[in-house]
Amino acid sequence: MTTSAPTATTLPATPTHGADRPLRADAERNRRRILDAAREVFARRGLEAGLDEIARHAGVGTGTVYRRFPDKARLVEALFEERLALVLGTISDAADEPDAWQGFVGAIEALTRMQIEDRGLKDVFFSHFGDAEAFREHHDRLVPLLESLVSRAKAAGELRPDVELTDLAVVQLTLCQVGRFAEDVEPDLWRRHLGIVLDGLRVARSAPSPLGAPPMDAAAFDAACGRERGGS
Amino acid sequence: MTTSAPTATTLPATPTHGADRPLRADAERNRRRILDAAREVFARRGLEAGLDEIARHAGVGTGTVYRRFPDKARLVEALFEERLALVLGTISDAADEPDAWQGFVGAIEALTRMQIEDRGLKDVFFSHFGDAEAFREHHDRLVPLLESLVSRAKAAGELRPDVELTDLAVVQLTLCQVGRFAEDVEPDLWRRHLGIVLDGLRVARSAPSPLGAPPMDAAAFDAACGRERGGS
DNA sequence: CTCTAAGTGGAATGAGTTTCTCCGCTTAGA
DNA sequence: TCTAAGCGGAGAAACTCATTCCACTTAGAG
Repeated sequence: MTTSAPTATTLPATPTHGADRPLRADAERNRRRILDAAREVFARRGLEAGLDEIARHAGVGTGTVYRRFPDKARLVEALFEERLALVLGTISDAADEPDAWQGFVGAIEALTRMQIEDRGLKDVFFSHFGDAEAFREHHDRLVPLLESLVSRAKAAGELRPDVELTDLAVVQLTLCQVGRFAEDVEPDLWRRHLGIVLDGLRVARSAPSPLGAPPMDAAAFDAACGRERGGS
Repeated sequence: MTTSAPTATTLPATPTHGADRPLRADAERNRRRILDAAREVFARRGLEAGLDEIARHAGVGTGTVYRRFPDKARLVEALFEERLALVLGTISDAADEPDAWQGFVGAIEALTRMQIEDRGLKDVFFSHFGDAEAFREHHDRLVPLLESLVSRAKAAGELRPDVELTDLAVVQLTLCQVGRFAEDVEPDLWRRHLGIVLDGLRVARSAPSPLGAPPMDAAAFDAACGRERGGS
C-alpha cells in the first residue's frame, strides 16, 4: 500500500508516477485547480472542510482529487509547504526590523493576520495536521527565528523577561479565536485584543496604548454567539 | 407531534403531567440522576456531548432522559438555571469586595475558573444555547453587576477607560480556550495568561506582575496540539 | 486518424456522528 | 391486586466525512 518503491519489474521504462511524472496536460490543469480550490476552502473553513467541498469548488469529481492526492493529509501538505515558505519570509522580514520591539510586534501581528485570513494555516500550526514530516524543515527554521525575536525584545528591555515562546504561540491562538468569534460582526476585533495583550507583554509603560479597533456592542456580541437578536 | 395540549377527553381528572406533577418516587430519583450525570458530562465535554452519553453515565436508558426532558435544550435549561444562580452569587461577592481592582480581578478569575471547570457553562455563555428564555433573568441580573465592577475599577483609576464589558467577555472566552488547549498538559496555564492580560488592562504599572503558573515547554506544546512526540 | 492508457465524475460504501421515537416489559403505590 | 406510569435500549432517520469503484471520456503518441 504505502510502498513507494518502483515496481519496475513489469514495466521497463515508463515512469508514469515514479519520482518525476509528466502528467497529462488536462491532469496538470486539474491538479492546479484542486490546489487553488483547497486554498480557498481551507482558508475559509479550516482543515475540517471536507474534500467533497473542495472538489465541487474546483469543478472536478471527488475521485479526481483522490487520484492526484492519496489522502487528505497529503493534499494539506502539498498546499501548505508553499504557504509556510511565505510565512517564513514574513517573519524573516520582521527579524530584520532594526527596532527590537517593532520587530517583535510586527511578527506577532503578521502571524496572527495570516492565520486569521487562512484558517487552514492556523490548523497547521495548532492541530495534529502540523505533525507532518513535510513541515519539519519549515518548523525548524521558523522556531529559531521567533526565539531570536523574543530574546532581542527582552534584551532591549521591552518584552517582559518571564514570557517564553510557547506563551506567544498561545497568545496567537487566542487572537485567532477572537478573529473567528467576531468575524461576521467586527472583523478587526482581534487587533483590539492584540493591543491589550501587547500592553501586558511590555516590561513597563506609563499609559495604555491606543487600541486598534472599536469594541463590540451588546447586539454584536449576541450575534457573534450565534444568538437570535435579543428583545430589548 | 409537538402538541402539548392535554388530550384529556378520555381521562377526566388525572393531572399526570399538567402544571404541577407529583412524579413517582423512582422517576424523581432518576430525574436527579440524569441531572447529576448531565452536570458531570457537560462539564467535561461541553454541551456538544450527546444525550446517550449522559444516559449511560446516569445508568438509565436514553428513553428515560427523553421522558423527563422533551429535548436536549430543555435539559440544558433545567441544569444551568441552578448553575447560573451560583455564578450570580459569586460575582455578587466580587462586587462587595472593598478594593475596586481586587473585585474586578476576582470576578474575572472566578468567572473564568468556573467556565474552565464546567465547559457546559462556557457554552451557555458563548453559544446559541445561551439564547434560551429561561436564562434571560439571570443574564439581566449578571450584566449590570459586571458593568458596575467595570465602571468602579475605571473610576478607581486602575482599569483602562477604553475597554468595555464585551472586551472582558472576549478575554474570558480566550482564557477558556487556553484552559482547554492545555488541560491535559498544564492545567493552570490559563492563570499565566490571565496575568498577562490583566497587566494589559491596567492603566499603568511600573513592572510586570508575577505570572501565576509556569509556561509550557516545547514538548507540552506539541502534546497540546495533539501531535505525536517529536524527535529532537 | 486510431487506439489505449491515463484521466474523469460522481454514485456508492462504510464508518462515524447525533437527536429522538417506539414498544414490550417492569414496578410503584393507590 | 392491578394498572398506568415508568423503564431500557434497540433502532429509525438524518446527518457528517473519507475513501473506493467503475463505466465512460479523452489526450496525445504513433
